[in-house]
Amino acid sequence: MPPRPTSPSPRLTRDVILDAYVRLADREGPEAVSLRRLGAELGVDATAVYRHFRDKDALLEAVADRLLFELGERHVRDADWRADLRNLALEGRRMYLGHPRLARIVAASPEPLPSNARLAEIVLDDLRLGGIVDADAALAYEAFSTYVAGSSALDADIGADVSAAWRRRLAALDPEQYPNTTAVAAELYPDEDAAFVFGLDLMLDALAARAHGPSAGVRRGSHGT
Amino acid sequence: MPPRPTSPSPRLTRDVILDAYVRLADREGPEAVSLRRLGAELGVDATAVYRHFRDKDALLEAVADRLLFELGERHVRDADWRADLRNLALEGRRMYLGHPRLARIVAASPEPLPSNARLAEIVLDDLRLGGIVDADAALAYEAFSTYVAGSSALDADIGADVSAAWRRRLAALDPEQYPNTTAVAAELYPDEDAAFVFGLDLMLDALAARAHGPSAGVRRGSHGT
DNA sequence: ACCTGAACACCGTTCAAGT
DNA sequence: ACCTGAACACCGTTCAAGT
Repeated sequence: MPPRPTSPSPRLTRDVILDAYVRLADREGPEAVSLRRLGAELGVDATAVYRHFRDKDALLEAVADRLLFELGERHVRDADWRADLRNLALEGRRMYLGHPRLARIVAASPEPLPSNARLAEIVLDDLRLGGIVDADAALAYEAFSTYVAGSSALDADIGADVSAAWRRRLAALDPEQYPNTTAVAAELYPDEDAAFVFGLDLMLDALAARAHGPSAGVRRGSHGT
Repeated sequence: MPPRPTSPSPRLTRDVILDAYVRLADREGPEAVSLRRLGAELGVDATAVYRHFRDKDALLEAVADRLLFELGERHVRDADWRADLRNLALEGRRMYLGHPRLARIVAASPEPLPSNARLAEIVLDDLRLGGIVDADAALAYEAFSTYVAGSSALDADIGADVSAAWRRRLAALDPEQYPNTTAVAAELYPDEDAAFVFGLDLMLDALAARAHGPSAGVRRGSHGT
């Protein structure tokens, strides 16, 4: 008489639910996941999820925390602080392009998600390695993470063909009324990621310049042990 | 016998619908607007709106176009290209903080909204005044507008008290595991707009530096008539 | 020509009932 | 202790019917 039957079907569990969520979002798109479809994917009633998560936001927070955790695990630190931040931003962007709804969830979560704190630690380490003073490092971290999440979440909703349509439309404007737009139109929206990387590099350039910047006492060397 | 009765009640019209949308969003929050509530606000059946807009996205595009138009009307150009871009960004942020859903709509619209093109013209004019070469101006415009819209839309969902909660939580982390986060925590999330402005100034700093930058032929003076 | 209202196919969530 | 299933209060949208 074994105290528990070998394994009474997979048994619903937080991790099983998160697996199903990510699988469903990857397969049918992030907009397609509802609690009813999630239940169907799990072979379970839609409301069974409420036995494991308070509500849908709590579920999405757990999904976000898992994906941010995996992002941190995947990431390999680079000795160069700039390269490290750049890589991290691109990895974060890839995540948010696939799961744009999570940008809101991460930002609006009542408390910082545990894996988000780990990533903050890496970003702040890089910034301080770069010689950014603490008050600036805090602001730079916020600007950096909101740029990655916000712009990637927006870019995720852009259909593949609309960039070309926008470029065509802007090029066709009246050159009298829109001299700059028509002049530059050919260069607009060349590819999804180029503008993101351009903006990212602007931020990193300015941070590097500010590191040994005009104002104040340039704390160099020894930043923690 | 007048050919039309003096005015058969306000008569439903695209502008009347847009007025009601903005009024409702301002009064009860942008999440609260549904077609049913909009119908109630207008004293009309919910589905009457479909006689004037193809679907809800088309309605939201019209709302976004109107708000971007008003933003352009309100804006007074500054001779200093940097100051002009900064003001425009702050005005855009204010708009998106009040209407975060419109960020998606503007970005994902199948064609650029007319008022969005007007703003693009201003931004591109500033960038070229600043001496940014065209290929960079195009990328900078994209990065700039996605930063303003994306980060403001995210910030809009942050409850007033959560910043303090985040700061408290991050300060309370284990200093062994989170040396940088705990060191900087006191400076984090001081106020809603500070980080946005910091990131914005980073971009503008780097653009200014790039204007007469290291690479290539520094086209100076005469940038179009 | 324009608006109504029932209806359809969905949502997230609650709660009594089952086992 | 955990899952079910009916039910509630919503959505956006369609379409025949009204005037």
